[in-house]
Amino acid sequence: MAGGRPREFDVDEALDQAVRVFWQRGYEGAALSDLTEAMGINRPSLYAAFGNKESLFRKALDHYTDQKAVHVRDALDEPTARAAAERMLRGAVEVSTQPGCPAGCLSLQGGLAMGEDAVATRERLADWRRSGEAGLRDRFERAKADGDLPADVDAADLAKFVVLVAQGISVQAADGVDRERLHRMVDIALTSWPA
Amino acid sequence: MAGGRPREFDVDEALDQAVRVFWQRGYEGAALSDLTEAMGINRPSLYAAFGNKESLFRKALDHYTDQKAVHVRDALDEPTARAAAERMLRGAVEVSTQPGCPAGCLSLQGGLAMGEDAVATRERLADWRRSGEAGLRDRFERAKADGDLPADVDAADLAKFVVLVAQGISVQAADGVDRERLHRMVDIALTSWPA
DNA sequence: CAGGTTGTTGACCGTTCGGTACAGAATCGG
DNA sequence: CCGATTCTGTACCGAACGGTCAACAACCTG
Repeated sequence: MAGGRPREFDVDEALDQAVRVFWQRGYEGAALSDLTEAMGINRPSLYAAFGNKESLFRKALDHYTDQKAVHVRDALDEPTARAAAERMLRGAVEVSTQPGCPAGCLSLQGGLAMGEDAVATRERLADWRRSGEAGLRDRFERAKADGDLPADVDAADLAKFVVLVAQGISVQAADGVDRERLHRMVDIALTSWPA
Repeated sequence: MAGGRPREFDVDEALDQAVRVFWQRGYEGAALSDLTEAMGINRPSLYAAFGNKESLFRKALDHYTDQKAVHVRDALDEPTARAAAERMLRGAVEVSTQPGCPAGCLSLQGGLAMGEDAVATRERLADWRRSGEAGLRDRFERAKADGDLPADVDAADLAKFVVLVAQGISVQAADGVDRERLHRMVDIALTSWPA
């Protein structure tokens, strides 16, 4: 069938830059001119390849999930519930303080509160945050069945607490706290781990 | 000297509404038309009374500090360090889930990441968050001197951890978690309290 | 090389943004 | 009652926003 002029930019590299801009400026704070400049492409190229701004953010968030927030998935493979929690939290520290990336995590920097026209994006981010918690809760349920966690602990509460701490870490990182101090926060959080 | 036409609106009530709008929409997501509509005044009245948008946000944040975030100050008056921490966290839960107010707290809903032109406001919010931590740290230092806290605990780290949990609570509240569950999060966080 | 297809480019669209100018209305001191 | 002063309402400003049109360039198939 068809040929057509080949794309002059790499979609993944462009998404990398889009992630960076959204990460640093937030969804609403990231202007299209910021995005196109960072991605090194013109506006129509952006729209042809990624749709509109909301759709670009969706793709950037997926990209971020696969590339930066891998600890959210990988933590579930740890042999114990405690190791899973620790990997989750250490991963949050590392991602939130990665050199060359904006401080904090995209899921919070993207935006908690937004204008009326961005409600869908706000809800998408909230869902993203909740999804990490769901995986952890299932993992902790399994740990209870395995006897890895005491039967009287509430897996849902524990998962929520771990995610809550991870989010606190991201906020602190956004406010400029360095890696070592954040790892000490993880130490403190984990001292409450159920025996 | 002077007389002048009297103001037809109450400044504090207008600030109440401004706080609500910024709280729900964030600094950038709150359009001036949203603000004037909620405050029940016209644009020139807003500018005459509060200056520009950034200045209005500053005043709204002060208003919020005095009226909603009182637990941040009051916690320091508690007799023990642990009671201070608990009051801080319980207060965060209450404020973040207050009926009739947006979920979460203004210091995070206001915005973590912003566009280039709002850097000053972003930094102001970050300073606000840090200031609460500073008060708590001083309180914990005093507790160490009093023997209320063990000598080997790091007051700065402990204060940072408490604030970190409070911020996590606000994020969770923004994502729709209810009061009881958040109070259980406080329970978990406090099990790591130094003996 | 011709025709179809797809990407790039630059100029441009309507809308909304934060912020103001100006005229009228309400109060003061004299 | 009068001038000075301050607030209110409408209408408006330039700039920036997200999004698109139309001409051109680069590739495919035949």
